[in-house]
Amino acid sequence: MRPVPAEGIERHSGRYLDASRDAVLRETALALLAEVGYDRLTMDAVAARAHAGKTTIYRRWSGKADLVVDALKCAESSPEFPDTGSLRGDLQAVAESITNADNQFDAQVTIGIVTALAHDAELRQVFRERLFEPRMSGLRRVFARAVARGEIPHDRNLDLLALLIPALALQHLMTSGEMPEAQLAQLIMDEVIFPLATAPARTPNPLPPAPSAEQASGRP
Amino acid sequence: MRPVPAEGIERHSGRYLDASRDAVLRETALALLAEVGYDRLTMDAVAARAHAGKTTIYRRWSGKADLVVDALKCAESSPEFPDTGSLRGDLQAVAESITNADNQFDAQVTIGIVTALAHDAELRQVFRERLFEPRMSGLRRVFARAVARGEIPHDRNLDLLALLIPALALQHLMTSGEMPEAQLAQLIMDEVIFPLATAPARTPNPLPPAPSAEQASGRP
DNA sequence: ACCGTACGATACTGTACCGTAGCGGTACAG
DNA sequence: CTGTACCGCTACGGTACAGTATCGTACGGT
Repeated sequence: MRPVPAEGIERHSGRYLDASRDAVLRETALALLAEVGYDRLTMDAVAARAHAGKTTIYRRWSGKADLVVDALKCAESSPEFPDTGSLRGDLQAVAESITNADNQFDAQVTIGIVTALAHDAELRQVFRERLFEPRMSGLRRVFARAVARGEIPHDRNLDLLALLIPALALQHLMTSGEMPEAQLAQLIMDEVIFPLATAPARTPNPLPPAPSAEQASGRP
Repeated sequence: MRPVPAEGIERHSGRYLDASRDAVLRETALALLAEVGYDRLTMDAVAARAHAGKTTIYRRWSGKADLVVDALKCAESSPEFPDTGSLRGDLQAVAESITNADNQFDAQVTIGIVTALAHDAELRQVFRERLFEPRMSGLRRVFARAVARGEIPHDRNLDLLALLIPALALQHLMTSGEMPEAQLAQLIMDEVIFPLATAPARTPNPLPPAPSAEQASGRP
C-alpha cells in the first residue's frame, strides 16, 4: 500500500526502510484501536507495544489519522462463507462465524472508530470499503446462492436482507458490551433472516406491493 | 434527580444552589455530547456555552463522567407513537419519526458515547434505561396493538421485531453519517418489518418451529 | 444589616499527549 | 571502508484539557 519511501522524499543512499516494521506497526495500531478506540489511541502506546521508536512511525506516516487509515486499508478481511448446500445450513455457518475471533475483532475496531466516523468522511469511506462491504458481499453471496437454489423468491431485496445481520450484531455489541452469543445469533437466523428470506412471494398479501415508497396521503 | 445540595455536604445558611443552572448545564452537556462525542467534550466548552463558571459545574458534579451520566439520566424521551388504527399506518408514523429532530438528537448522542459504552458498564446501563429501552417500549406497543387487532400472529417475537428498527437506523447513521431518509425508512417498513410481522404463522413452513434455539448438532 | 455562600470570570497546576530532536548503535550502498 | 540513513531509546517543547484556587459581585437566609 505504501512504497518504501514515505512520500515524495528521495532517499539517496544508505539503509532502506525496514518493510517488516510497517506491518508490525499497522497491526499494533489496529489492535490498540480495537482495545481503546480512536480517540484514546496514542502514538506512544503504539510505539511502546511494537517495541519501536516514535521516529520509526513518523518516518512512515504523517500522524495518527494517517497511520490508522493506512492500517485499515491494509487489513484484509476474509468474507467467505462455505456453501453447505442449503440456506439453513449456510445461515447456521454465518451465525457461528459471528462469534469467532476475526469477527469479534472487526466489531471492536468498528466500535473504536464510530465517533471518528461521525465527523470524518474519508475515514467513513475507508470503513465502508474495508470493513463493511467485504462482510456485506460475503452475506450477499449466501443469499444469491439460495436464490439460485430456489429457496428464496426472486422478489426479495438481498441487500436489505444482508444488512440486517451486521446491524443486529452491532447493536447487541453496543447495548450489552459483547457480541451475540451463538444462541442469539441462531435465534436471529431462525426468526428473522430465514422467515423473511423464504416467505412466499408477496402477491398473496391483501395489500398492494408498494414497490417504490409511495408518499402515503390519507389512509382510510 | 439531584437534590439541592450536591452530596452529603451540609449547607448551613446563606445562598442555595440555583436549581435553574442545573438544567442549563445538563442540556449544554447533552448538546455538546451530540455534537462532538464524549471524548472530545470538554468542561471548558460546557462552561463557556452555558455562560457559567467551571466552579458552578464542579460544585454539582464530581467530574465529566458524573455530569454526562446525570445529564443522560435526566433527559426524558418521548417514546409514544399515535394509534392510527392499522399496523401499516403506525409503521408509517414510526418511519416518519425516524427523521424528526428528537430522534436525530438521540442518535447523535448515541454515536457520541459508543466508544465510552464499550468499556463503561455503568454508562451502558444508563444508556439502555434512558435512551434504548424507552424507544423499544414505544415500538413494542405499536406491535402489541397490531397483535390485538389480529394483524400479527401470536407466534411472533415482538422484541426481535422492535429491535430491527433502531439497529438498522444506527447502522445507516454509522456508515453514511446521516440518519435514514424518509424513503429508506419507508422501504425498511415495507420490505422488512411489515412482511416479517404479518407473515402467516410458521406452521405451514416445511421445517420445525425451533421455539427455543436448540443447540444445533449435526444437520443432514 | 450582616454574613455565608453561590455566581461568573480568570488564572493556575498538573497531566497527558503530539510531534521533533538528539543519542549511540547498526545495516546497507557505493 | 566510509558515509548515509535506518533502528530503538530518551528527552524536550508545545498544546490541550481536568480540576482547583482566587477574586469581585450578587444573592438570600438570619
